[in-house]
Amino acid sequence: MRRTKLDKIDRKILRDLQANGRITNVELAKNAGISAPPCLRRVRALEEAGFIRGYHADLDEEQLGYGVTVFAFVGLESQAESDLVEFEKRVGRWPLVRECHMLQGETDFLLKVVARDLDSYNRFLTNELTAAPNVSHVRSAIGIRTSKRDVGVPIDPERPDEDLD
Amino acid sequence: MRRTKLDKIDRKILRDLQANGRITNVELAKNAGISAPPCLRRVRALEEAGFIRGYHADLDEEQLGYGVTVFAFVGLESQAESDLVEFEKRVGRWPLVRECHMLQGETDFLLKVVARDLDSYNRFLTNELTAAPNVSHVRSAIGIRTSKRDVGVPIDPERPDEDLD
DNA sequence: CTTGAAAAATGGCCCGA
DNA sequence: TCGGGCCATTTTTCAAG
Repeated sequence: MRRTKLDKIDRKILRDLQANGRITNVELAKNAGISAPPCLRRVRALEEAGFIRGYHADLDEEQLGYGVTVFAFVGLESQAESDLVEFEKRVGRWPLVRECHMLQGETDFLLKVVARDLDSYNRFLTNELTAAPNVSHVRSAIGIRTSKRDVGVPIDPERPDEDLD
Repeated sequence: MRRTKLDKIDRKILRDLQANGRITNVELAKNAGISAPPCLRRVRALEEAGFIRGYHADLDEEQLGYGVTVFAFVGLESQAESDLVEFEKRVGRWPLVRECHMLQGETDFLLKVVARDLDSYNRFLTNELTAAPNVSHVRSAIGIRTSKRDVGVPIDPERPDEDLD
């Protein structure tokens, strides 16, 4: 947990790696204006410090047969912390659920679910999600299309910490 | 756009690249049980065919100063296709909005928004989102914590196309 | 930062089902 | 003919000076 402040070069590195996770270190270094070895050291340090959680190929769900994305809002009967964790553990074992966010307010969780088609989703919904212990109600919002799919956070290497909006 | 069916090796490659976007080609090849050159050819073909959209570093929003994730449900006044596209274009210009999904039903869009803090989000909400043309109403669901953050889709190299759900 | 050795990426070519 | 393996060259990685 090194909380050293990021400088402009670090932010450029992070931005480039976020935009292209397979960029070579030499190209990364060139863009950052330094030579390769110190650039690699910075990347390792950023990984070590937890700024970089990992690297992933971004796959086309549709082409892989997952034509349906559904956002499921789940309310629980009991919101005791142990029950919340219990539910989160169960969610972790469902491959179709890709993300699980706990929310403020009435609905407790937002799940992002992928499925091959609506039938497949409905089977998951009735057999797994609704059937799970402590689940009170589920509202499903079916995704029609996705127009923006940016990963992570906006990074402007030139603007350290102030924010316009 | 060759829609050749993926074989077991292709699925293994996709799974590995999704789990570790910076795996070396030789390691990828070893895992897939083939030698490096044909493995690289397969990767290039998968990229070319659109199965792989890209590669991205997965950054820690919190450590980068974006402590707040909000899901904003946006309803529009007019849902004429040209107005939907208009809104999507506007959304594309807001760096804080990372994802934009069009939904079935009453609320038209789900936006995933990151912000430095709630004040920052509220400024975005009032000055940008609510102020945008054609926006009828916005409901904000504040994220408390994220327990699952898997990327993409589940891939089981052994199981081609049937699905248990 | 620079150097240099080890590893990886990648194009060419041949081979077998 | 379509992939896969082997080989050689180039490029990158990464430890040491």
